[in-house]
Amino acid sequence: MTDPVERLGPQELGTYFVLLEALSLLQHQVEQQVQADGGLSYIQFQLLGRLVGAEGPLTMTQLADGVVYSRSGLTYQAGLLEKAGLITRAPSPDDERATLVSITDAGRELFHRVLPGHVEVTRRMLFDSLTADDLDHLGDIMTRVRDHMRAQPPRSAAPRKRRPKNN
Amino acid sequence: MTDPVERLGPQELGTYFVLLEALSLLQHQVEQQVQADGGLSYIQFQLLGRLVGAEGPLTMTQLADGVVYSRSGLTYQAGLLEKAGLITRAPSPDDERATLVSITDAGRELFHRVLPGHVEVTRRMLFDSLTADDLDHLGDIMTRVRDHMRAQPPRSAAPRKRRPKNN
DNA sequence: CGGGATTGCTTCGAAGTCGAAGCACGTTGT
DNA sequence: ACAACGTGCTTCGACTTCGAAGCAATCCCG
Repeated sequence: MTDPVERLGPQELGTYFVLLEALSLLQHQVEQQVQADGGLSYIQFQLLGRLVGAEGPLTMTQLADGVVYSRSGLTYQAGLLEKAGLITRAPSPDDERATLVSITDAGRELFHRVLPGHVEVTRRMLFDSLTADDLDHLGDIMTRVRDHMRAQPPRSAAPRKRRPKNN
Repeated sequence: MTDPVERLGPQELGTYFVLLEALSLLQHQVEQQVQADGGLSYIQFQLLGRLVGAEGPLTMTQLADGVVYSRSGLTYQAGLLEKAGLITRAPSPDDERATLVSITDAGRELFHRVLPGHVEVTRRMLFDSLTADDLDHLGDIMTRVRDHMRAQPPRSAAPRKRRPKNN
């Protein structure tokens, strides 16, 4: 592809573009599957997965920390999940402000019904074209990238800090 | 208690999750920068970039092919870009159905004003934590993944999906 | 040629998303 | 104890997104 972009970044931009393109395709496929098998958006699936993985109930804030998602959007999605009987919300006994979110049996059941297809799709889409060495390297790379990004303060500093840190 | 997660393999699942998480973070940062520097959504930036890279005008369909995006959404975004004077739309002389989209000088100028910051952000977010070998391997891996996904049968042929609801 | 299927795009309505503002509880300082 | 501020979540309004339906031009095939 003759791209004037190429002048500003050599191999890096190519990698970047193909990375984003691949991600878009993967996300799209995953979204389709999760919707078809469980009537869930991917966000909802992620939220259920997070609750399944957690020991007990989580606050809204803890829930949002795992998914890159706005607070108001989380409220909306939690409302949908609650109405569908997949989670429950109750005020925390320790802190009346906080809302504790718990997964119901139905939610757990649905998650485990959707997961196999999810795994199947990701394997077919992603892992079938990877060798064990690729997988190893990819995991290593992305872990470092993730940590690096998490450490980077955004250009516009955090709109709202969630913990009193030393600053 | 057969755990379907175990069948995929903990390493694969972990890689998958960290991949999605990292790319979510990257996308979020990129979105911020493009918005801050040019008042554009990432979709709009992509569309301009595609038009800049093209030799001449593109049809709406050609434009949509590069970006994973719905047709109606593209119509909407093209409307915004046109109203902002960044592109123009005109019926094709060859095919009266088709709409030819061209980038204006203002659009080209804006794109090139935003691009350096874009490159800078992606470099800082993504490539600073990668070695040359990482970059090489990552590009190779994702190219294969992308091609693999592109080759997969489209979602029109859904083999055996349980229907969540009657539609 | 002519009629139906196909293609390219837009319109429309429902739903999702986000940031800002609002509400309620908690914490701190006096 | 009270006021003032901070924190956790929800509500609100504006905007975006998507699929389905609609419209018009083109293609296909007799």
